[in-house]
Amino acid sequence: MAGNTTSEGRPDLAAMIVPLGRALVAAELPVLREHGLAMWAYAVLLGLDDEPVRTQAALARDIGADKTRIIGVLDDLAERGLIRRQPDPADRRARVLSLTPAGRRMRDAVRSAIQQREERLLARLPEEDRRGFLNALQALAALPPSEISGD
Amino acid sequence: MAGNTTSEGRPDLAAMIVPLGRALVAAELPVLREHGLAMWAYAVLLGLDDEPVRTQAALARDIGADKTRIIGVLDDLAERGLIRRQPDPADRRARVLSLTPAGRRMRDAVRSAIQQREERLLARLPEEDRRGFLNALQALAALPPSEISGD
DNA sequence: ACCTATGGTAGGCATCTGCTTATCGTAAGC
DNA sequence: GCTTACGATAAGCAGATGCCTACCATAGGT
Repeated sequence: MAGNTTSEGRPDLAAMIVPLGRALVAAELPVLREHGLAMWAYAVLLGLDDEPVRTQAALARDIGADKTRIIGVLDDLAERGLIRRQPDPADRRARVLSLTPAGRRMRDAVRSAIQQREERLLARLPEEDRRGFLNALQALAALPPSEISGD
Repeated sequence: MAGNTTSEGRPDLAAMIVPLGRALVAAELPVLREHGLAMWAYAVLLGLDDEPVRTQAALARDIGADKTRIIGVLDDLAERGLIRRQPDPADRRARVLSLTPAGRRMRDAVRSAIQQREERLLARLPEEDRRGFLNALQALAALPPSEISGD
């Protein structure tokens, strides 16, 4: 790359990451459809990952969803027996969310199918890059969005 | 029940990358707004990066846009004197696209403002991770989407 | 010359997304 | 007890997006 007047010869992070994300999502969709899950439903299963309890608003915040929009998703998952939504005895406004055993199985099945595909992709990378990539990704993903946007 | 049937204890790539991308885009928006650019307009400026000529359909493919949807964006950019859209003497159907000097300046200004923010983020990473991250990212971003999705 | 493919453009549709408003029951502070 | 805040829910709006159809001018192969 020759004519780069800017600091380094790399494109914007977002310009690389967003299309990558799009492609990864596209790769997941067939897997999700096979299991009859929509993307947001899968995000919910991941968001409830083994952790004991929650409240719907907190779940929504965690997975970056709108609290009014996941209601239908939760309804569907509950109907299908993948999650439990029990009233919280301590706060009768709230519904405690948890995965059922079936939900856990579903999550594991889908996740391992997805990660299997991803491994094929990561296998293209040299060992050190792959390592740094995953480390950095986990570090950045752990940051609250505000730290990334409005530092 | 084995909690993690898969190799490592990492979340899905997409589950980390997509939110990261969202946050990075959110970080870019204020910068873009300051310069009066919409996201797709910026994508076009980046897509024309110094390269001499093109055709609108190819541009659209390159930046992952719909060819019928960038027309308005191109109209706008041309009106503002940021890009040139000349008929190709060799193929009178096509319009050769290029950045004007003003377009180049705009692109550079926005890009450096954006990358400056990104540097602050990358500074949080240990040197080796940062390196591997950027290497891997560039390698993956260079792959055609089909190689990522339907390996 | 003819047929087929491609580039640019317009128009439209179905969907998703972020956001807002309103309602209701309940918690918690005063 | 009253007021304010919060959780769950319903309903809806405005904008963006992917995708499709149609149309015309032109290229390119035969």
